Amino acid sequence: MAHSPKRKLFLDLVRAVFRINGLLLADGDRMAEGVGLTSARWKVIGIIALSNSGMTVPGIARALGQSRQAVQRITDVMEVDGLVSYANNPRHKRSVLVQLTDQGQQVYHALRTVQDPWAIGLTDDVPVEELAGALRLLQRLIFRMEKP
Amino acid sequence: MAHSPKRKLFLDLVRAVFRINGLLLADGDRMAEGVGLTSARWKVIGIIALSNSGMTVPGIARALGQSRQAVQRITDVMEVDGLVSYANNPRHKRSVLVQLTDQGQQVYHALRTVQDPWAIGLTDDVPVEELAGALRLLQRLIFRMEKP
DNA sequence: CTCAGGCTGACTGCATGTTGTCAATCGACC
DNA sequence: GGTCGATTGACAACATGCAGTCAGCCTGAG
Repeated sequence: MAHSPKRKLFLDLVRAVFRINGLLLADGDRMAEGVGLTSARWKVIGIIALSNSGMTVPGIARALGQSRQAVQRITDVMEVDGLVSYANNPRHKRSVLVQLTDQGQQVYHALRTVQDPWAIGLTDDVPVEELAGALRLLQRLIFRMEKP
Repeated sequence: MAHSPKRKLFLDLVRAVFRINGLLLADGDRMAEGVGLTSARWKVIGIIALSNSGMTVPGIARALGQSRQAVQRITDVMEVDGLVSYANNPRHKRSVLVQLTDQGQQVYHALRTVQDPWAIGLTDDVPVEELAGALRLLQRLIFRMEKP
């Protein structure tokens, strides 16, 4: 029981998540360094790019499942670098909206042109059903871990 | 094409990996704090516990897929805390073997008694086949990302 | 045996992420 | 309108992880 098949599978899965997390960050850093970015900033840019009128820092943090402090530091750096700008939020006096600048938009699209071949190369001969199945399982685990 | 189903699935999977990585670290920290440990130290202890006569720091790092510097710092702290000890390595004068002390063994087993119910609770009604399928997919991606 | 290249420990700098605290703002309820 | 709890920004402390550097050890080809 201490080493039931399911238990070992789950622990192997946990180790695989740790490992692939590190590899994804490394690949992201490698792809993003051409435009002076990092994986973490790419993640933030990606979330902002999906919004229409900008997002607040805590909003980005919630979308990423991270602390707002971590996001705040990244947006502050990217604001200095000219990738994002802070705009007044009509709905909240203190919590400003983070928006992509023109340069930020360009960088985002430039990254897409690197990311797409990378994603295609990795999942080339992987059936869609396997991707969907793995995603469902992970989201199920995430849901359970987020609840309590 | 830019948003083919497979591409979207893969990007969602990437986000899920990032998210679950953070949640696993948080859960691990929560479970380990009772004995004064953290997720990172638990990972290292877990690898050492699987070996018979101890492992070198770079060996642990390779097993975890991490840099040896990160592991070295953790073992140094745990050595001060009395969880591990450094033993002479007959096969290498400089690279010592990291071994669990009696206290380290006790902590490891104490963590197991917390980890097992946690793992069971999370995978309770998840079929073994789904776990195995997701693990295979992740390992496949890991293999591809490690190769180049 | 010799030595060139790889492995290892030690140290540094940097990026990322969490938690905690405090004051200001927001929002909902009375 | 007033009040209280939640949200937010700012700042700090800490843990983790990577990359780079340097010097010492190890191994294998010659």
